[in-house]
Amino acid sequence: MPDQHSTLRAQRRAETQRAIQAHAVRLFTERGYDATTVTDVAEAAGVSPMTVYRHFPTKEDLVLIDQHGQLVAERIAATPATQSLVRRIGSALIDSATALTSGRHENNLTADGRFLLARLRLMISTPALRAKHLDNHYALQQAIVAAIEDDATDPETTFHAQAAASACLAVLHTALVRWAEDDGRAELPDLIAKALAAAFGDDIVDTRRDAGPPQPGG
Amino acid sequence: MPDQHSTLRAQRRAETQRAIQAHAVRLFTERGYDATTVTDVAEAAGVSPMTVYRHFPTKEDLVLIDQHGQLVAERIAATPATQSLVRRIGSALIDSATALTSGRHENNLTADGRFLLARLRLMISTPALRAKHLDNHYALQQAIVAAIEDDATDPETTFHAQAAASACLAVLHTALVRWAEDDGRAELPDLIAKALAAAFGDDIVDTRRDAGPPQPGG
DNA sequence: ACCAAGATGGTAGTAACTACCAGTGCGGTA
DNA sequence: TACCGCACTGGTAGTTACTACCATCTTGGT
Repeated sequence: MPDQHSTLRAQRRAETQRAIQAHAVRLFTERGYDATTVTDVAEAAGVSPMTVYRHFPTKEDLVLIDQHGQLVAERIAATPATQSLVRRIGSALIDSATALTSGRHENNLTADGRFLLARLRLMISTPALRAKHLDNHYALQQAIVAAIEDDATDPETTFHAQAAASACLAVLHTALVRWAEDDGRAELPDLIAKALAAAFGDDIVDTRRDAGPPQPGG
Repeated sequence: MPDQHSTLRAQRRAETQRAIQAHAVRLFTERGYDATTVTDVAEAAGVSPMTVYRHFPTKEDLVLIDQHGQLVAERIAATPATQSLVRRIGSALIDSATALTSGRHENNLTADGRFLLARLRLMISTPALRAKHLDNHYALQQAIVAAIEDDATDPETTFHAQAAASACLAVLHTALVRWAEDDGRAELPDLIAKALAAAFGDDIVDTRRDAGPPQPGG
């Protein structure tokens, strides 16, 4: 059990991991992703290349790894099943984005927010990162579908959930790109809501968090 | 101009390219993608590894390269601008799928159809291929947005188009996965239509090709 | 004090990919 | 018909991401 066995070990490990990723994102931003080798990152972080690979299986993971993904799936299961699929998923995405970008003062992002923005810019501009990031969204889609079904596994129902989840996550990606292009000045939840409305219709996104009439996709 | 300069040269080039891809897909299916090296593909096709890289920049392109993508974007511009975005894109996708899978007898796919199915299975099951395939969809999304705008470049309009296009292509991907899981027995256009209906509502897809009332996403 | 286990580092190897240069056959031209 | 340009192909050497396999050291519990 590497989870709880020792706090000191876990702390050290988490710290080196954080340091490696921070140096990696910094170097990738400064010199470019392809122009920076894993050895460069290792030297900057003061560890051996081996250690980098222990913490991050691939070079892409140096940018992509975070914990935000699984939070969304958990949030889905908590939404009322009376609403339509896109409404449930959409509101979960907006809530997650709200939690993620909270704690900002006026136009200034937090340190976490700036780090997220830097990673996002890399993900969008670097083909290899963009591809694997989209694939991560695909994995998240599977988790969302699993969270929705929970028990019943009718193939038709699964297909509906797949379609709704994939569409919602694609819309989320569009909003993330827009947010990054805007240098994080706009409110991410608002962008997601606007993108959802653009794709599914203005009536799909609720400004207040009370259940509205479910329409499509249910 | 390597396009029209010589028919014999172009024919030879196209033939070797086709042969390399055919051997690649066969070997990848038989032995697995990761277990097959580019050198293996080159030997099977009777050419040098260098030639393989000349025709296909990356190993992934051995599976991913085709010409279907750009056809969709062209089809979009031909749709009436009076309809909603998702309806325009959706019908273009369905039409493209119809053209792509036409010419089948009962339950038997054509040779092209079987080849497409084999490639699709690889794209779905192999992480590296899946990632780059999704990134290709992202590139196609940009082309679709460009085809929709055509002249006016209002940022807000672009954002709407991005959201709608990304959602539609994600739904398309879901339908393609389903089609591959079904071994190509189902009708691909029908699956796309069903997936679109699941995501955007039953009223978004027209069974007949006459303009209906535009609702969301316009 | 001692042992189990986790974290780190080193070495060697594979495979994708990239210049750089050389040979060969097709295509138009004198 | 002879000739030159050019596209296509092949070879060599090198870089880099990534993977075993093994040795070392530190940490946590007995």
